[in-house]
Amino acid sequence: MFEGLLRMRPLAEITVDEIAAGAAISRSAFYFYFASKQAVLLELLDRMVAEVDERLAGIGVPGDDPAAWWRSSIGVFVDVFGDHRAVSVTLAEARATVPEIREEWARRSGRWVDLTASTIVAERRKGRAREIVDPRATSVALNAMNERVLVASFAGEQPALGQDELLDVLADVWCTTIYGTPPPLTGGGRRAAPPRHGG
Amino acid sequence: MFEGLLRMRPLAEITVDEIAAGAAISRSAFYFYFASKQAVLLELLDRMVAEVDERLAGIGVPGDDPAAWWRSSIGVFVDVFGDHRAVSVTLAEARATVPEIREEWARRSGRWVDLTASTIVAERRKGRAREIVDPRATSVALNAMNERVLVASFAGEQPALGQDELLDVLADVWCTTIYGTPPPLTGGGRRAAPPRHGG
DNA sequence: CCACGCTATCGACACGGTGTCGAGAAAGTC
DNA sequence: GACTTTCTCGACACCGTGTCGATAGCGTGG
Repeated sequence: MFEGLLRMRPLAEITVDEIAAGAAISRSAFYFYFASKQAVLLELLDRMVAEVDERLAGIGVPGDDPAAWWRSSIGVFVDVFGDHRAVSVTLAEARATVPEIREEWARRSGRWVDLTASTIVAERRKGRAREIVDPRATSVALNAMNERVLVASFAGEQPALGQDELLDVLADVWCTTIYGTPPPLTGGGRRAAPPRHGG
Repeated sequence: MFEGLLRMRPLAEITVDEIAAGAAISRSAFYFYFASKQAVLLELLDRMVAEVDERLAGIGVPGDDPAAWWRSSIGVFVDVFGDHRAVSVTLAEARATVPEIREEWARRSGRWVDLTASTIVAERRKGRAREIVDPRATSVALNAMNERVLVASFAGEQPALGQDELLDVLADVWCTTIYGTPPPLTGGGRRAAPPRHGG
């Protein structure tokens, strides 16, 4: 199967011949069904994205325990993309070359960025989130982090996070960035004042 | 020039013919100088990395104002990569396909991750940084964020940060993640306790 | 002067992958 | 059983890559 081939080698090194052979059809038969091997990838992207959106919708909005909510949301990406590692990695690569994939990905990740940003704003209104100058920009950065961290991890790059660390580390960075840290428990050692960020 | 071509189209769409024509030599003459077009890119990577390391070395270690120090460090990447946008973008793409590039990048970014991690530990020892369970993992995530955010911005993707926002946003996420936020100024509105992160 | 070795350039070639085309088999419909 | 639709095939033209052998310029030393 196509996804199986992707697990072995990057898309550029996979020939239409192989894909066709894997599906037990001739190369020209392949072209009857798809315009190119990139088109197959686009199909796979749509499926993955649909799965993410579906599971995301099931989570709802943050309740009493917003940290847990963010963790669950991030977990959706870790899970779904993790279930299709090879596709995720290939997608990240193909985005540079294939306009259709780039645009579709932009559209989808744009929605997630919007969702993140508006949730941050809502949390801020509730007085929970810290003051963030530009919630949308922060949202862009956090989502970019997730994307890159996941892909690097799935591709087995060095350095990268292990599969088991992903959720903990990402959730920690997100929550710290969005909510800040609780006031230090008084007592214990002398503690220098944290530096101001803006300047 | 090569970097000029990169500004227009992805590497895959640039032929050796064009590169050679740009340098006013024949295609076969090109192969006299380089093993492939990817080899040229590798050369460019080395130069960029050298520039980054040089400027990074000039910054030294965090002093009284660690936030400013982090900001300067991040600024080096923003500047140097920004001066070679096209190369940065292409590199991120080619890494997937070209083993030499992937390995070289892994080596270099590994060093930056180490540097970040050891600085976090040092800051923690000084009592400035917040408690971070796994400083190295956090360092991996933060560096991954920078990489992806820069490339997305340079490639003009949507959504992405504008050139002018890059430094502010990245520095904010880094500093908040590393140092947390100062205790809230007492007074003002009721403020719910920030959520615990650990989950 | 000439012979050599090194640097640089060229045209030609074989190879391999892509995408298209027209011919036709298989199966479903009137 | 003729006609249409669905699907499959082999053959072809195209394009980019990387290699090879020929050759030209040039400096050095016998």
